[in-house]
Amino acid sequence: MKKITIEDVAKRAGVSKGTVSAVINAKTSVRPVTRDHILEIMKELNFRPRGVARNLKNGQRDKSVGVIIKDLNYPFYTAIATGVKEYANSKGYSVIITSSENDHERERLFTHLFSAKDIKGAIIAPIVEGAAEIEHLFRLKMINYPFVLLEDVKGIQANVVAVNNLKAIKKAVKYLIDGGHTKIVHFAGPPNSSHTQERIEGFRHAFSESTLGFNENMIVSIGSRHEESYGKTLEYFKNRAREDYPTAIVCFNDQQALAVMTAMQELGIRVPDEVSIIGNDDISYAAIYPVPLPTIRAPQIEIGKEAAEILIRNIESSTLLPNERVVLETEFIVRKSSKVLNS
Amino acid sequence: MKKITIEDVAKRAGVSKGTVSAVINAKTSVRPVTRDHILEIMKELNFRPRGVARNLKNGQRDKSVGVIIKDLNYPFYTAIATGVKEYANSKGYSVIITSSENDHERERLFTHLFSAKDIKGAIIAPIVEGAAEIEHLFRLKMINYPFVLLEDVKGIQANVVAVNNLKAIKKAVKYLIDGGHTKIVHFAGPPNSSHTQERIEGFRHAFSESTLGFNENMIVSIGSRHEESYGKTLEYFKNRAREDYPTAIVCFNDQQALAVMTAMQELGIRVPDEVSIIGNDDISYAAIYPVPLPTIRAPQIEIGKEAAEILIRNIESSTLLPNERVVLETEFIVRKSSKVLNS
DNA sequence: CTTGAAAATCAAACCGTTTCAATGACAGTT
DNA sequence: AACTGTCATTGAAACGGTTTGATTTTCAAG
Repeated sequence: MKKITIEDVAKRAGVSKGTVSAVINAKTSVRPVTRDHILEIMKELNFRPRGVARNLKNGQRDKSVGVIIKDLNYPFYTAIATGVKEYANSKGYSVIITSSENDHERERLFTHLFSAKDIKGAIIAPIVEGAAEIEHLFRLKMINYPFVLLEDVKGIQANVVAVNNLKAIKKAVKYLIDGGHTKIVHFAGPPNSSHTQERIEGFRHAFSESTLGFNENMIVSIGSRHEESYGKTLEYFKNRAREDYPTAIVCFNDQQALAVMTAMQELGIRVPDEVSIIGNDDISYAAIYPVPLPTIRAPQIEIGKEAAEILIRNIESSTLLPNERVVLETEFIVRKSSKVLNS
Repeated sequence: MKKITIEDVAKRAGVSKGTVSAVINAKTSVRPVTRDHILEIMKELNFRPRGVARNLKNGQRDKSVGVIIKDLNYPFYTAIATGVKEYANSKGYSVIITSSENDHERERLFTHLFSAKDIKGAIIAPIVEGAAEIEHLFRLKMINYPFVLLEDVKGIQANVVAVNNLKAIKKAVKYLIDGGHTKIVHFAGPPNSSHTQERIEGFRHAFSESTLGFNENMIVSIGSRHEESYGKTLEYFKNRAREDYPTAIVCFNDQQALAVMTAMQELGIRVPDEVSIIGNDDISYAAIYPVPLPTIRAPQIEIGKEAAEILIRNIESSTLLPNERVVLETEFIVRKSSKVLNS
């Protein structure tokens, strides 16, 4: 049950390693009869050449970078990955994508995998919730492995490309307040997500800068998984009189917003006539939604490109470069599910 | 500008390679002062250990499989990848994902990359359009590299996990015909996609088995990119009198169906009262759509799991296994955008 | 100081390929 | 028969780390 090497094949075929190697690499210098014989032996022994050994001898020929996202099925992340691809491909790099699914252990594993496989660098959407687990990032720094984070991680000095989430929410709230809304609530995301905290913070700030008072009831925990958000939204509205409905909801993200809209349609609440809804992220599926969803657009493609650019600059530098930090601004996208009341 | 190796570091630091190696691997046997000195030199030289060399000596410790999909931003594919992950992870394998974006060259590149990096096997959604380019698949076979295709590729004998697309469409059409629809059309996908052909074929078959006549006007090329499908749908309806509207549309896939629905809403055509729409794939975003979309569900998670199971069986076998071929059945999901007319 | 065990470091072997100069075999030429 | 040239094949070195048993250093105790 031991591993088959090129030597086993050579021995069995009665030729030298060099000849087998020539067959594997489709060199023309091998006599057809020899070639066929060797191929047969390879099949027989189920020989799988170890690419790693070839790489060692040849030096890396291929250039590739890795991306670690947190949710493979959320378009926000795949859009970022797409941005990474666009830039990286233009520079001759292949891009491979992995998803931690919010599992610290998997994130750690992938950083390991990347360096072990000589993927040249990584762009990481780090899990920042809960107890900080950052030894794997320290290890990357130790081996001078180039990487870029898509979010700040406490205790780590690194390249970061991030979005100004705080300001984003403030823009949205300001838009609503300027539009005459007074009964505004925030449907918050998963309790232990860093984004949830950031957005609650932004929401609070926006009110502290306005004439409207803030109170804790304006923050409602709704989650972002579809069923959960849908259910909690139903519950929220069923538990209050029509006259107590908010006139506008600032959602955690578009995924949640879509669930909220579905629930409200179920309840017969008209969007945006009765209640305005504002999303966050501007995922592609929000744009094609038949009920248009105004949203706070994070420049996903840009994020990816920017991160890739920094990463590749680091990969290609022979000296250790100082860390960079880029904060991208959001854009408020007006669509028809929010309403200007006093116009 | 040559590559820095562990030897350069050792020389510069005045120690042996072994000691540097011990530092990299966080062995405790190194004196702090030595350790710090070496770390400093590593930084100074920007030394990046080649993971490949380590792997060669140690043998692969990590188990990983790769997936090549065609579109990173289409949930159908990420759902398949999710299925792969579920099974592979349960067997201790990491999963990395790449996307060919329908570019032959990139598909080829990725198969190369996987074998070069000792990714243990691959699940490939092959590009089958246009001139067959399959040398890279032949090469995989030559080196006994385990892989599973998600679609048949002419000229290649390999493991295949596929969906019965033909029967799927027939089910949908039958449902409509049984429901009393007579004016049914098919909005076909991108002209050179294999799925487009398959589905047109299924549509035609369904009619040949019914009492209704088929004619070429029942196939309308609408594409699947959002803007294109949206635009062509507008055009389609604007160019015909209301009494000539079909009563039901079988769409190429859900992405297209969503665009079609958006266009119809724009035109004020009620779905499903005036026109029923049926999608294909059952991507997650179809399920959360506020206008429910009946669809032909491809068991995406199952596809991924099945493919992963076959792949890992092949990876772990010391002998070459015979090819397997699995065809999964679709399920017709009834939702409210299609209507039973004669009930 | 010595001494001796423990701790730190070293040097060489090793992992599985590719490369390439050297060799062998053989047909054609003189 | 000797020579030349071509083509197929060989065998050893090389790639850049890790491992390991041997060797040196360190330092507390005598």
